[in-house]
This record gives sequence, structure tokens and C-alpha cells, in this order.
Amino acid sequence: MFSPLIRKLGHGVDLTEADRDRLACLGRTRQIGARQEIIAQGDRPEDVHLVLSGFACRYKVLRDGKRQIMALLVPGDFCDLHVAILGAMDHGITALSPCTVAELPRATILNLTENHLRITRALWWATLVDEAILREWLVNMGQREAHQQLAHLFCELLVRLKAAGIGDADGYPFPLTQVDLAEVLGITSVHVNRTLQSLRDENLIVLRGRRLNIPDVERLKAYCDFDPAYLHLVKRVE
Amino acid sequence: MFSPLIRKLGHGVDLTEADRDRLACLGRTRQIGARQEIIAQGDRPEDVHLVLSGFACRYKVLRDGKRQIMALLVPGDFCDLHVAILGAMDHGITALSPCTVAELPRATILNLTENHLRITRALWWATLVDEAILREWLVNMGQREAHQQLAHLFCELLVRLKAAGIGDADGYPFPLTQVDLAEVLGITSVHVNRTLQSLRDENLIVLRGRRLNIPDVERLKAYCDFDPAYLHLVKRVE
DNA sequence: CGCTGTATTGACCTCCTTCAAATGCGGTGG
DNA sequence: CCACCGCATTTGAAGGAGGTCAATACAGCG
Repeated sequence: MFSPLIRKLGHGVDLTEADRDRLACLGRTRQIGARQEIIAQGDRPEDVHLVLSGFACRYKVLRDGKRQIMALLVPGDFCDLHVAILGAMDHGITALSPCTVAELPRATILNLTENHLRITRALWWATLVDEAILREWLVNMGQREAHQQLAHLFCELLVRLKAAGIGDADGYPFPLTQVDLAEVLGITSVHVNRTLQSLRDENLIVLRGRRLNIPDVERLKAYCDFDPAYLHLVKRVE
Repeated sequence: MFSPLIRKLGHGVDLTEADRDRLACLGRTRQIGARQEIIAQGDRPEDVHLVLSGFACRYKVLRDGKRQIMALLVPGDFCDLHVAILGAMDHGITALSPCTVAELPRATILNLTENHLRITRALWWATLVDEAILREWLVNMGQREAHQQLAHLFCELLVRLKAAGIGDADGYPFPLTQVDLAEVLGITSVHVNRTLQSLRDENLIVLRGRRLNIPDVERLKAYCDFDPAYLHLVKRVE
């Protein structure tokens, strides 16, 4: 049930069989429809939420109504591991597709982290990877232009989804609309549309029916100068 | 000596007098010249670095030579609290002005966090605030245009520096060049220049001799829709 | 088979970039 | 105190990436 999480954490920390069992079934799950709010800005959720299936996003809405998506959450990603420390949520979380979400009582998490050093490290590792992704997104927005931005995002998701056990070597389910993509990259949906078309024309991607395929992964990576090191998902030689 | 850190942490967690003493003098300090590297990309530093005075930045350089600054580090900010978990640095850290940096042996940090729950929480809180700042920067780059971006950055620094005990109610030392600013915001230095001029023309800021003054803080905040909640520096009513 | 949301297109506009040159300024040495 | 150097700031002109607005086409679905 929690396999996307366990799978992902395995890339950062060596968990024992017992650790895996402890993580294997905590709390209850909830189904969430596409476009439904999971956690609202300002909330102080009692439980920690974990995405088990589907896509969700962190976002902020400005006073003028513009929305920026600050993270895409895929299976194995936590929504709000931080809220216990920080107090209220300074942003919202919404499902982009139908989602299954686990609700872990805060006490369970606290108990785990107090008694199991390796699990604590694994969770900390996960939050640091989230931060590293955020940094790379900043680079993406600041220094690359639309074509490379999109390509880079597609490459990132390929790696992240593989780590969660989703999709295959050259494609994955992709429920985001062009408006969603625009809000991720900080550009217009009109411009996303035109940029996608040109990527398609160059046969760098095939995006159809809520699924993305990448005919030549190496070519796409080269196109946007993608280096997966920041994801910390490849165990390095010590 | 460590007062900027202690001051800052006090905004997030209630430290006891004893906790403060424990944080008050750890490890040795090092002077770093402006434009000197503090930690290089790919390093695996043995010590944890903490800025005590001056400004530094996190950055990444792309293959084509373009540089994106992903964080400004001011007194009280850690450079690499995360590296112990994550392995190698996936980015570099450079001094933007002459800096004093404390080098805390990793063992000291580990020891502190193993034995003092409140300090652990405080350090964790600090990394979460860093992450929250990163998210807001993403919003800034994605949704605001240059004028508001700059204004927002200036407002953020006013609050952060005050929390570290630097500057006064309406201004602070500001050693960044226009090129640095450009690399923070993901725009050209030429455009930074023209944008600064127009902010000056509207008397929203006074930037001269490496010092920034804000004649009317409320007006500047309103101008860029600044809400300091994301900094988690104001203790909220429970 | 109509409804609703998403994708696509066109025309026009503007913010920001690019390139290149000029000006200003703080520090240093004479 | 002045001349000079290197760096940062400023300016101009021209071009391009991306934005805006609004209409149209399309697709899934009850």
C-alpha cells in the first residue's frame, strides 16, 4: 500500500525489513476527486498527508487571482510533514487528478521518529530532496526558456515517477492540463500550448490522452541540459 | 557572537537560557573575502557553516555559464545543515560581501540534536523557514513582474534582517550589485538597473552606497503585495 | 446531442533581452 | 591631491520571447 513511499525512501537511506514493515501500513486512506482541495492555506491539519496515487500540487494564490504551483506531489510524496513544526500551512494543496491520500496521525509520526533513527533520517532525507527540487525549479524558471523549462520538467518527472514505481522507461501518465503546466512554469497557457507544439514537432515528446511519452530520453535530456544529481535518487559511490 | 542565530531561532521556538548558552559559542570562525567561495558545488564539507556577518548566497551555474542565485544567506543562516544527510552539495555557496562564518564540527551538531529536543526543533524550524522562503521566491519569479519582484525582495530582507538584529526599521546595509540582483530574480542586470531607477523615481526606495532605505515601508509592502506570514517570524496567536 | 472544459489559433502588444558604448566611482599609488 | 585603474552603473537602439484578448475547434460525457 505504501510502496511508493518505501520505494522512494530506499533510494536515500538503507531501511531494514523491520523499518519497511513499520512504514507499511499506518493510518487510513482517503479518496480525493480531481480538483478537490486536500489542505487549504491556513489550515492546521491534525494528520500528516501522504500521496499514494494520483498527482497533487502545492500552490499559492496571489491577491490578483494568479496562481503559482510550487511543487508537484506524486505517489510517495508527503503533503505536510512540516506543518507540525511550522504552525499553519502557508500554502494550499490540491489534487490535480483523482488521488488516494493516506492520513497519518501526527502521534504515529512522532512516535516513529522518536524511536527509529533510520526512519527519522529517511523522512528528513525526503524533505531535503523536496527542497532540492524547489531549488532546481527556481533555476528552471530563472534561467531557462519555455522550451527547456518544459523539457526539464518532463525529465524530472520521469526520474521521480520511476523512483516511485510509476510509468515505464520512456513515459508515464500525465494528468496535468496546459493551464496547470502554465502555473507550474510561471508562463501563460497560450504559450505552453505553442511550446508543446514545437516540442512535438521536433518529436521530443508525445503528449496525448493524459499520457506523456518520450521517444528518445537521452535526446530530451541533452535538449534541456538535465542532470538528475539534484534529485539525490541515484545512490552515489562512497 | 552567535547572537544573530539565537535571535532568529527565538522567533520560532522558545529556547531556555541553557539552550542559548549551548548555542552561544561553538567551533571557530573564519573570515571570508567578498566574492570568495565558501563551499563549492560537489563538496562534502566536514563542518557545518553558519553566517555570522555579511551576505552570502546559494547558487547554481548552468553549462552555458548563466548563474542563478537560489538563496541569500544573512547572519544567522546556515549554509549546509543538510549536507550530512544528503551527501554532496548540489550547489555552491559564495560570499557576496566580506563575511564571518562559523565552522561547527558535525559532531557538535549531532551531539546537540541528540541531547536537546528544543534545539533540534529550532534547527529543523530554521530549515523549514528556508524552504518557505524558497517557495515564495518561486511565486515571486513566476507571477510578479520586475518592479514587484524587486520590491518584494527588499521587503523580505527588511524582515529577515530585523529578525537577525541587523539594520533598523526602514533600512539596512545592502552589498549586492545589480548583477547579483539580476541573478537572484532571473532577469538581466540592464533590466534591474532600469527597474531600480523607476522605483527610485517613485520614491519607493533609496539605494545608495551599499545601503538600502525604504522611506515608507507600508507603501512598499502594499506596492508588491507583501505578506510576511511565509517567513514564520511573527509568533502567531495560538 | 448539447454542455462544459480543454486545446488551438491569430493579431497585436510589451516587458525584457541583447549588444555595445559611455559614464561614474571607490580605491590605490604616485 | 591628483591621476589612474577596475569595477559597477547607466544609457540607447533594436529585436525577441512571451503576454493579452478573443474567437474557434475539439473532446469527453451525461
